[in-house]
Amino acid sequence: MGVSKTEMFTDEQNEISLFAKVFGHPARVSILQHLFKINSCVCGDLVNEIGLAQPTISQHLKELKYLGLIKGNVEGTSVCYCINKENWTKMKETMLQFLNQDISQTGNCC
Amino acid sequence: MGVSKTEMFTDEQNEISLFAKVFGHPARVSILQHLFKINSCVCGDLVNEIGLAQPTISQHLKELKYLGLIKGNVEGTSVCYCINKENWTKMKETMLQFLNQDISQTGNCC
DNA sequence: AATATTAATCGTAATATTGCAATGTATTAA
DNA sequence: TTAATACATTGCAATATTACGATTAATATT
Repeated sequence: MGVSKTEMFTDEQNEISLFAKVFGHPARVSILQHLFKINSCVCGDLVNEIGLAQPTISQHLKELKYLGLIKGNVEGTSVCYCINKENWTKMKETMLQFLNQDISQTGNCC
Repeated sequence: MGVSKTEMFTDEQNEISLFAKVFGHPARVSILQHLFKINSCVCGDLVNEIGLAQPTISQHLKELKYLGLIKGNVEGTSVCYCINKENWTKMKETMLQFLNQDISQTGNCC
């Protein structure tokens, strides 16, 4: 049906999948890497940096903002985006816990 | 158009987003957590463990297998799935590099 | 061989995602 | 005030994803 049955999973599982989903598009990965790289806020040139149309970038930014991973400040006619450090750190902890599951005793029969 | 323009992104960005996408569904997160937890192969009880129909689980397993994160061995009438340690470790390195980007000097203007 | 068991595949419906042209909105510049 | 700039929102088309009933394929049991 195209809709995930979130009610049958734990909050943690749903949280992990929500974060992962937002990283599940190269444009959003690219946006985040750019925000990290320039070490300050970016004000508008994301559309030039990445090759997608302005409404498309705007939509991707909206999703990143909705999950709290970036902040956006209006500055005149432009909007300044940057990483939300605090939330990024929280997200990272959640994802690391998932990625760092103990692999040592796993899968010895395949 | 519902199709990602992967050609405008780097291989790394596409790789990250592909891994992230497969984690972008709570059922697949749940499957992986279960495979880690039981410290051995699971042979079909994933359908009981998680509450989705057998074809649905089978489809999720297929995606995890396609990305190389799990292995499946036929054992009689059942199939034994487990984490592919080597590929999991590789994937983890890629994802950690993305998640661990230097946050210290980022976003001081928002 | 006939039947049971397990899991993959097919087909389909419902919903979500992606991308962009067109338009709207807010601020600045002239 | 008018025009320009920067970005958000709307609306839509194309495609992808999710879920599952029905079926198929493969092996095991009788």
